[in-house]
Amino acid sequence: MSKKATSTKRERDPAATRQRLIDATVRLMVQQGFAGTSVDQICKEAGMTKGGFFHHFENKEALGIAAIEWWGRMGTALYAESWQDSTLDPLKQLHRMFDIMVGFTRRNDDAVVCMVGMMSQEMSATNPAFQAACEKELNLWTENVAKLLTAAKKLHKPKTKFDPIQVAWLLNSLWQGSMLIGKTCRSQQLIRDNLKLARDYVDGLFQAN
Amino acid sequence: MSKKATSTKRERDPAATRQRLIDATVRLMVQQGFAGTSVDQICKEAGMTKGGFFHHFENKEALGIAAIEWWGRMGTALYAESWQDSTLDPLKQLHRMFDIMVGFTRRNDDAVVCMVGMMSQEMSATNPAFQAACEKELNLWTENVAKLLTAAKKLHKPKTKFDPIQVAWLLNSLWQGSMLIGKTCRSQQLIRDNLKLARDYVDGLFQAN
DNA sequence: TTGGACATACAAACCGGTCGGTATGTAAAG
DNA sequence: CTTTACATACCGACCGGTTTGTATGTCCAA
Repeated sequence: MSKKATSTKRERDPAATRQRLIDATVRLMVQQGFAGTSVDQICKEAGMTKGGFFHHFENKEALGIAAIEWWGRMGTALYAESWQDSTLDPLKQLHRMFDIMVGFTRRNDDAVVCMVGMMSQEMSATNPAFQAACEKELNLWTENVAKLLTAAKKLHKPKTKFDPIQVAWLLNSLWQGSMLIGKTCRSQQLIRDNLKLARDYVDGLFQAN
Repeated sequence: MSKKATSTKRERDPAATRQRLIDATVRLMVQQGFAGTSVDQICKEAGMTKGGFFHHFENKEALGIAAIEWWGRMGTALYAESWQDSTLDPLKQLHRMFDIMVGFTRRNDDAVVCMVGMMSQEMSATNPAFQAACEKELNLWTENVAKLLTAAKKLHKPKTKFDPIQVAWLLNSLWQGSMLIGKTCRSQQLIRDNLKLARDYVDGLFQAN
């Protein structure tokens, strides 16, 4: 209804323009952080002028929040294949998830970074809106993983007692920390090594059969 | 010879002034990041003027690097008790280290954040000097932990094969990621839960005796 | 022709960094 | 023991440029 765009030349497409701004923001902020990225720079990257920008977003902060939310949706879509295939053994679903994460480290087009992790570090101590937006995304990831761990617990006997939520937070922390260190030490292999150990750790929670 | 300072009143103490600037920088940047903290702000926090500031540091970047190095020295001093007590079983040394980390989460005066982790996220993708400074500190931590794991391997039979360096990087990543998430989710308990699981993980690498 | 989607021009604050100057300490010459 | 000469530590005004954000204009589609 609202989206037509049937004509060949669609000069004006506000939704696409908005998304172009978000894309540019993610691309730049993932490299330079929030404070290190200027609105001018974003506009230039998106092929847009300042007036246009402030037509779509109230201010820079609103754009940052939108970029975080977009990153969250992208992530959820990326993991969906593993999180939602309920025909699979939940432990196999977790394996699929690790495979996806390893795949994420292999996109050689750009660095292995998480927008949420970056904004968390830079902003969540001082900006409540960013803190809340990041927390929401981190919670979502953890909840999905915890759900799989809980399901796995019903199918496989755990070797020792463990709390799925705690383990999920552990995995989330490890994932974020791996990307942080992988970036600074310029090693994607380091991230993959960590993922391998994490996978073994998860397997080790359950009795082999 | 050059340092006397026997008199009671020492108005001029350049080394202390320099340190005051570094302290102020750490205090502010750990909250607001590098780009988010202005030189004026640092000067105000340190009770100093811009002119004085640029007498001590060539530019803002030099101060940032100095602050990272200072943080590294502080960390090494903090861990020294566990890392250097070679009379102890290396596995006990690792336990001591985890205790120190838990203690770090209990300093209720300010948040549980790592200057190196923050600068890593914000700067290492764009600023080679910051990247190198952060990488150095991360390497140092990992090497010390890897050394303990190697020593522990000689004293205790490992349950399965593992590479001490890989495990040390895993622990470093987990530690950094825990502080990142702990900050955003405003939970120091989460950090402690992760540390507990990490400790159990390390214990689980070796056969109980 | 009206309103949304952009561009242009501009404002006001703020940024890192410089500069001229001053206060203080040191050391050697007289 | 002064006096002179110089180095160090620090101050605060200032500069050019950049920042976010606004006010206004234009153009095209419905």
